[in-house]
Amino acid sequence: MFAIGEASRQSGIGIETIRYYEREGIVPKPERASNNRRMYATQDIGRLRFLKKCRDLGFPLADARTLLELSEGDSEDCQSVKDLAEHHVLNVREKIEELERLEAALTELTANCDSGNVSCPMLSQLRTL
Amino acid sequence: MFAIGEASRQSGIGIETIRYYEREGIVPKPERASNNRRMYATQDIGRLRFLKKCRDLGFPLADARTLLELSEGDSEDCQSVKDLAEHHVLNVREKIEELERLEAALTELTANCDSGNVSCPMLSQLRTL
DNA sequence: CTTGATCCTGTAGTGGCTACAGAAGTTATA
DNA sequence: TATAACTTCTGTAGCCACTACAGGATCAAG
Repeated sequence: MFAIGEASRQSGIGIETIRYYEREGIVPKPERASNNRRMYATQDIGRLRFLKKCRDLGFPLADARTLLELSEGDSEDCQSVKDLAEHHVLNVREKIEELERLEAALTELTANCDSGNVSCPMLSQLRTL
Repeated sequence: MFAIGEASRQSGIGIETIRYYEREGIVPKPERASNNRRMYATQDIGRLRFLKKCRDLGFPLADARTLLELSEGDSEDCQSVKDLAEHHVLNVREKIEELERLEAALTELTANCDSGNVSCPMLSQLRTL
């Protein structure tokens, strides 16, 4: 059994975040030692590591929670997992596209910006109707 | 002079957001009519439109504020504008790269997911150490 | 016995809005 | 003129997913 600091080190999730996950009911409340300190079993650490990976993959916390539940459920509902992940990947692609549009727009706006300019072309552009 | 609803329509910024910008000191407090309602001059609307464009380009609000100040300053400090924009575009590129890594990882994880699977390969992967 | 690390609870802050509640005023129609 | 519907006002709370305290208790090492 590990204290919260060790659980944090082993999972890569910050101490405050672990307590936050507990408050939010995303992980079950761990046992407490006689001194009231949280004690984490290997399985608890596994859950935290699982959540960490989901978050690193960009899943919203609610999705990470669902995935964890699916992972611990009786039947491995692969279809639900796939649906969740594909929905998420669509979001990711949308964000990529939007950022690429932004990048193009910004590059164009700054193209003619130079320290020698009397008036700034980017500001001019931002001021147009 | 326009009421806040009209200012919102002309700038594309929501009414609540306009009041928020005022609270935060991002735009100056507008005049008030005798009935205490905010009255926006054409110049005020111009500021809101400027901010809207900055936000649409993904600049953080603090940057948008700085750009607005640069735009209203005595000298058009084109170099500062350029620096801000280039720093922002670097951030955008970083985000794009991170999202592309996510996309690749997610695609790989879901590749072998099918409704016919007994155990879900994605969940297995998320459970590994 | 002291020092320093770790842990506890509870609360507040982050960014950038957004959504109320409840009151007051304005405008359009009957 | 009455009334309905719209707009605006202030103030507060919620969103996401943490993160950062404050102020106290406990623990391990020297």
